[in-house]
Amino acid sequence: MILALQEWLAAQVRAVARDSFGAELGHVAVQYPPKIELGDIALTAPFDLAKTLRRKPRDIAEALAPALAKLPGIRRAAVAGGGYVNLFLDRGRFARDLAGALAAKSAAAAVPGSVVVEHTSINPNKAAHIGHVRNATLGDTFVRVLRARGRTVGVQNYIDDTGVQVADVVVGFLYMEGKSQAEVEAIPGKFDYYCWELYARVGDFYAASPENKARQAEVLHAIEEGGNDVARLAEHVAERIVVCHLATMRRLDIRYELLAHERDVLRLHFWDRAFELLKQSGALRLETDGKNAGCWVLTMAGEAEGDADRIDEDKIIVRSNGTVTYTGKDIAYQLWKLGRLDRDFNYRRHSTDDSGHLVWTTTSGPGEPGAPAFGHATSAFNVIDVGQSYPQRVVKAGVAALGYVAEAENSHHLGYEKVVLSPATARALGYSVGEDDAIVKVSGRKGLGVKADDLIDALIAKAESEIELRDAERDAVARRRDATAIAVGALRYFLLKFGRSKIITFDMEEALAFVGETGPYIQNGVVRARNIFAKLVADGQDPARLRERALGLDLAALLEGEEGDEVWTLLLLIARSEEAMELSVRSEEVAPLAKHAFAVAQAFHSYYQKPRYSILHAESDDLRAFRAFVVDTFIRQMEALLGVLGIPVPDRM
RNA sequence: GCGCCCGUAGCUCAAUUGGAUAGAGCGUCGGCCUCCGAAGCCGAAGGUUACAAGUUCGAUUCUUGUCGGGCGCACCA
Repeated sequence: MILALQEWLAAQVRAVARDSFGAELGHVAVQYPPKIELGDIALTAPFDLAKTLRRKPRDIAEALAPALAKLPGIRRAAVAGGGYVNLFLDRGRFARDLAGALAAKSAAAAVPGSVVVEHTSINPNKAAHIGHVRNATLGDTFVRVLRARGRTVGVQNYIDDTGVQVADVVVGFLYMEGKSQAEVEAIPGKFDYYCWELYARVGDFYAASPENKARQAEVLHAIEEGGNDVARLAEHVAERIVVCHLATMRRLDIRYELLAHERDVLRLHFWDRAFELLKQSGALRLETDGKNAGCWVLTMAGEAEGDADRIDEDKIIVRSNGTVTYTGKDIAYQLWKLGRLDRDFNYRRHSTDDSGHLVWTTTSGPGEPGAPAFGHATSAFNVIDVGQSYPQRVVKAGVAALGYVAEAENSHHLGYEKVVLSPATARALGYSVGEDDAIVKVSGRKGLGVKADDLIDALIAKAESEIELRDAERDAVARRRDATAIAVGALRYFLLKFGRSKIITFDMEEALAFVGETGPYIQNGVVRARNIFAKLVADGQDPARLRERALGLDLAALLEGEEGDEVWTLLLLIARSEEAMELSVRSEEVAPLAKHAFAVAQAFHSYYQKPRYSILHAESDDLRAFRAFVVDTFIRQMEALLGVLGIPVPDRM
């Protein structure tokens, strides 16, 4: 509702500027004064007009203010600072509109087209670690925001089941442990943990002799070839690990619509088709001499047009031996995502989780009927670490080179920095750390890192002991359930509060914190707010009637004065949630939304903590109704926000 | 060498994308449980936004340069 208000306001400001000065305004920024006394909404239009009109911003503001003050829903307009026009809103009307919008759970208008988001995409050869969880949490949250803002989104998890990493573990099973497929299948317990340890030892095995190292290429070749025992073992390993990954992510409420397998990209000849297209269009060039002789290369034009002397090196897409690089396969996959490859996968049902959510998988065998339409999206987001920026740029350039300029434009790389370990945490995990090391890099190859399931377990254990401290009577099932919700909230918020370009130094103690700027702090606000309503009901009050009564009150009057100002600050912040989500979509960054949720919780905590604003002990029925209305509004918005952040709300905490 | 990212309070991070007196959390110090739950609240101390120029009404934000740190630039994935 606040976005509609802003849009309307912007149009009014443009009209007033036209009437007063005959000037045309482009974008009209709607901001917020640093202090509530200065006004509710700040306009910077006078500064923009000052440039073209060659007059002082302040004079322009003085001229605009009276006309703006006359607008409906605006109480008055004041000129402040160097030339701001600050508007004071009709608070009662605003509050009523906000409550109406929240009660209606009014969804954002549907945006035409569809979006594919690819995230997680962990090599299926070991357990997921904290870095993978950052990827999945970021991707999943972005998907939730997109959906909240009206996009139709399909989530894909790319399974690189024919790559060297899977091959390495297969080498481990076959040549280090001498296991048959039956023996591998018989391995009990957490298979992803087993492979984690095994994978960490393969490096040493390769280093021991050239013969050992030669096994890697041998196995990789057999896997790519398919239809043999080695490939079947690889298939088993990858599939079983994927099941582990899905289970781990499910704990964090992260789901997928499709598991896209690299094996099927190969078997269904996606690349062959893409190669034809790229050759036809002249996007790829066969080098006849020089260091790249015999290779098909893609010319990477400089970022800026006409920047001829800044042309990057050509990127090899097809090697001189005729095999395609990873980047080439990725171009084919990207073309398919965007509906520009006249090939499709076959699909079959993969599994249904405990919530009833169905995941499909690609297959090169016969497909099952009933699959929804995958791919063919108008835009695609690839959640991949920032180290992959260059290959991602190549993929984009490949799409563009085919003449699909819009599609390339709509290919987004949602890059994020890595997660490293604090020395303390690395030591606690038993790794030797140098005295002057500020950080320790995780390394799947060395088995160095915090496994996702271990971390979640530790968080749940911590939450359980915290619950034990305050609520010893709580039965085991409920305690476990709430501890899990707290753990998930803590972990997701911890990973979301950092901007994408920030390296996260993971420290166990910090991640286990439940106080301060954390998920549990936000959850606590909602739990306690709900508790107030529970007490009201226990007191014989009817929340629905309180709400009814509140809407019949003179809200404008109640939103004045000391308590009124404080409530108003909270309501305005709540209303800005819609704006925060939209900003999150536009900036492709979810951290500000997480911070916003925290800010709302903080404003609420500050308000309801004060005994003089008590609801149960309110001085009058009207005041009780008014305050209940505020709490109700907070709960509704917070439930929506936490839903978008994927943070559950415990019953008690 | 070229490209990208980062540098803001003791520590970890924000800053509405060029706006008003740069804000939070942790930590430190001091208060608040006869008061809807203290996983909370209130207050204090803490800043030359790495440095230097420039652009303009206005710069943490844009430009250039310098310094420091990270990553990328494979016929690996």
